[in-house]
Amino acid sequence: MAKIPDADLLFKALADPSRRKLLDVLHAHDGQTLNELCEHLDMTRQAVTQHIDLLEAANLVATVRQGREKLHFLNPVPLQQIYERWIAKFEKPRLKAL
Amino acid sequence: MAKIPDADLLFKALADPSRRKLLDVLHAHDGQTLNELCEHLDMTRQAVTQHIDLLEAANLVATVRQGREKLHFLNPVPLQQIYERWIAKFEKPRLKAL
DNA sequence: TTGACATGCAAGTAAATACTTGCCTATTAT
DNA sequence: ATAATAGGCAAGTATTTACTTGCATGTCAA
Repeated sequence: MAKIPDADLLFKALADPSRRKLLDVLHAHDGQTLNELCEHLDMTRQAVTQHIDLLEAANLVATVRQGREKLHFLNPVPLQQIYERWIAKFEKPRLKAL
Repeated sequence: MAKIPDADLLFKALADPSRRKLLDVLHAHDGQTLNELCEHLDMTRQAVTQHIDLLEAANLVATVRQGREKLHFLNPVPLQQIYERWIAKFEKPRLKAL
């Protein structure tokens, strides 16, 4: 049971186009149910669930069970962390404001 | 021969920890040869080459052949594009400066 | 010009990934 | 109560991925 680093879960979650699409779909309309999310992807509900599981593991999506429905919410914080660790660091040095 | 979108190559390239390590190693010291890069990873030279091929496909690394050596250079531009497309867009709305 | 060094190319393999099908459970509406 | 709805769980499969081993080629130094 080797611990998988956060960065790994995060980049793995982002590596699949269907999962990135789910992020876009949630960004357009947060709080959708599983079935609503399924309408945007050409695969079975179970496959979508598996993608969402990875997004949850990466902490990019949080869910709330409400009655028989499951609502999905976007969490942009891990994306910010990618920025700080992997993008700002690699920026070409900009001219410092004078 | 379906065309693979750039975003896909980019996120796939970033999905592997060895490849992200290569980016860090190059960031610390740009222009290293293949053998130099190999010293930082616990795998065969050929495996490292394969990782670098993916980084090149994603346009994150450019190479120059010099004599019998191959020099590797980091290109941060695609990371900026990730920021614009996938991070800025998802930022929690910030208070507008008044 | 011969040997050592730096890299390229190709085929094989084990594990991970992205699905599928099939069935089960919980909640709601009639 | 019953049926339809929303979702969970698990096992099977085809493809992709991350390596390996083995060998070939180009460059440089002695």
